[in-house]
Amino acid sequence: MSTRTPTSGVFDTETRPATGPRVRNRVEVGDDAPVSIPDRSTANRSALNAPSKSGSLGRQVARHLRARIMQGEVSPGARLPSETEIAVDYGVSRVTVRTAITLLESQGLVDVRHGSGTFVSDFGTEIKTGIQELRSITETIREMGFTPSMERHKGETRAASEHESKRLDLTPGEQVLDLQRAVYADGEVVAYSFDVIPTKTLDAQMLERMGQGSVFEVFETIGITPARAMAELHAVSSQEIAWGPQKPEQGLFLLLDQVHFDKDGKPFMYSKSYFVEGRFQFVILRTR
Amino acid sequence: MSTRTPTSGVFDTETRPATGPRVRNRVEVGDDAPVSIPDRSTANRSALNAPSKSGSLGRQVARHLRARIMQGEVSPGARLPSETEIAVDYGVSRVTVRTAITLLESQGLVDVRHGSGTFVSDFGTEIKTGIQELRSITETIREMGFTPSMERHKGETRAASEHESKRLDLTPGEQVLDLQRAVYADGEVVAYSFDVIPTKTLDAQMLERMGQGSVFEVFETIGITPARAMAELHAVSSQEIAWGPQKPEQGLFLLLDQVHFDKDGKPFMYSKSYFVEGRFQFVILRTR
DNA sequence: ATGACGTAAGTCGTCCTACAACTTTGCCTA
DNA sequence: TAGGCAAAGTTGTAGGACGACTTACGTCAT
Repeated sequence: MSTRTPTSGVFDTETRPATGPRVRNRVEVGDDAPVSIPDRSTANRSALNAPSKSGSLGRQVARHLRARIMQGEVSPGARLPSETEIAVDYGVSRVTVRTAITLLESQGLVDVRHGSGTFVSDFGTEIKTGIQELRSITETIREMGFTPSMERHKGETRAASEHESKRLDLTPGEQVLDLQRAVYADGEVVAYSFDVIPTKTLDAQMLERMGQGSVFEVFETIGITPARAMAELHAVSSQEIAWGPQKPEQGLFLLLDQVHFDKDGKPFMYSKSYFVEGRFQFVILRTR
Repeated sequence: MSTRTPTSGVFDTETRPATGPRVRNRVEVGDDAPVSIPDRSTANRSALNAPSKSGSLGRQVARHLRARIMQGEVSPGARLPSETEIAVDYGVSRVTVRTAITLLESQGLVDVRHGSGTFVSDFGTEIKTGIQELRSITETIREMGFTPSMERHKGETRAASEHESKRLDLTPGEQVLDLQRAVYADGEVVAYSFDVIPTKTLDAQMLERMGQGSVFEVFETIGITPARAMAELHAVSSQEIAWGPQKPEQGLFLLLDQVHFDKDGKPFMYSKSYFVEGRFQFVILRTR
C-alpha cells in the first residue's frame, strides 16, 4: 500500500541536549531554518497501518511507541522527543499523543515529568514478562527469547462441571473441550495448562485445530478477540498436576486461574495454568 | 477549610435513560431550561482537596471518581455521566476529565465505548485486591472490609546481606532495619512480612515508629513517597517462615518479593511478603 | 400490524489554539 | 565566586469546534 518506513533511528534523543533552551543569544543568525517544516515530517505516519490499525488513534500511537521503546530505540532513562515533536512526526494532534503517553505511563513504561519531559522508565523495558498485559503463554515465551512448544496430553469433549459452568456462564451439563497440555521453553517444561472451552460455538474442524497451535489464533479466525482476563493467583503444592518424564519433583506451582472474556464481556475460555516454580519469572510493576 | 460536599447521590445515572436522545420532538417547549448552568454545577469541585491534592488535576479527578465508583455510587454495568457533565460537575475542562477516565480505563475500572458512553466495568469493583496498584497491605485489607492489625516479631538493626545490598543499591555492609511482622485481618493471620530498610536516612525515633503502624506512613513524614514497586511472584513451601500459634500447617505461601522505589527512582525498601495460601485473594485484571 | 429504513440527538475521538505551571540552562550581577 | 534572574523548552489545562460512532424513535412501505 504505502511505503513502510523502517523504524530505526527516528528517536534522535541521544544527539540532543536533554532539555533547556537550544540557542538563546544568537537569534538573528539563520543557522536554524525557521518556519519550514522539518525534513522528516510525518515520517512515522505511514507506520501506523499494518497490524496496529485497530483501536483508537491514540491506542495505535501508543502501541507503536511501545514497540519502538521495547526495541531499544530509546535507552532507559533517556528522554523522548517532546509531545509536539512526536505529534508532528506521526501527523496527529498533540492531544492524541498525550492519550498515548498517558497509556504508556499507566503501564509503567515511561515517566512523565511536568516541565521537563517524558523519560523511558528504568525498569519498563525489562518487564516483558509482566502479567498485567494479556498475552498467550507461547507469545510470552517467545518474547523472552526462548522457543515455545506444546505437547498435547489430553483433548476430549465432556460435560462441564458445576464450577466451570459458573465461571463460563453456561447452562449446567453443557459440553466443553477439555484440553491438557505441557508448555515448553527451549525443550524444558515451564507450565502445565488446563483449558476448558465451550464447544457450542465450535465445529469439528475447530476442535481439532485447538489442540495444535495457539488456542488464541483459532479464536481469532472465528471472530473472537480476547479483550480481558480475570485472573486469580495461588500457590499450589501437589503431585497430581504434572506428568511425563520432566515432572518436577517438589510439585510446587504458581497457579494462574483465569477466565477469558471477549470485547463484549462474554466468557469464552476458562483456564488453569500451573507454572513450575522457579522456571518462569513473574514480574509485576506496581504503580500508584 | 472549604465545605466538603458528601459524595452520595451525585451520579444520577440510574434515573436517566441509558443513552440516546432526551426529548426530540417537543423542542420548542421550555421544559428543559436551555442555556442556564444546571443547579448542581461545580458540586464536586470542592471535594478535590483533602487527601487527594497531590498529582496533576487529572489524577486527582481520577482518584476521586475511583473512590466514588468503589463506594458503589454507580453499579457495575451502569453508565457514568458524559465527559462534559463530569467536567461541569468538577469545574474542570473536558481534557482533564478525559485523562482521568483514560487512567481508570487502563486500570480496568471502566469501559469506554465510542459514541455510547463510559460504563463501570462488570468486574471493576470487585478488584479491590488488585496487585498492579501499589498499596500497603494494611490499606488493602481495610478496603476489603476487614480490620487490619500487626504484630511485631522482630525489629533489629544489622548489616545488609549481599543480596539485599544489590537490590537496594547499597554499599556492602551498610546498616539496615530488619523488620519481621505478622499481618492480621480481623484477628486471623493472612501474611508474614519481612521488611528491610536502610537506616542511613533514619534517626532513632523513626526506627522506633517503623515498628508500630504502617511503614509507609512513616516514610511519608520524612518526604519519601512510594511511587513504584518492582515485584516478583513465587510459590513457596516451607516451615521456616511462619511463627506463633496461628502458624499454618501446610506451610504454603504466595511470596511477593518486591523492591520499593520513590518518585526519583531510588530504592528505599526491600520486602518479602509471604501470604498464607487461601487466606488472601489475589486478583489481576489482564487487558490488552 | 409489522418490519426496514432514515434521521436526529447524544456521546466519545480528534483537532486547533492559547495560556498556565514547571524545569533547566545559562547569563548577568553583586 | 555565589547567587539570582530571565528565557526557552516542556508538560498541564482550558475552550471551542467538528468528525465518527451509537442508539432511540418516528416514518414509510409492505
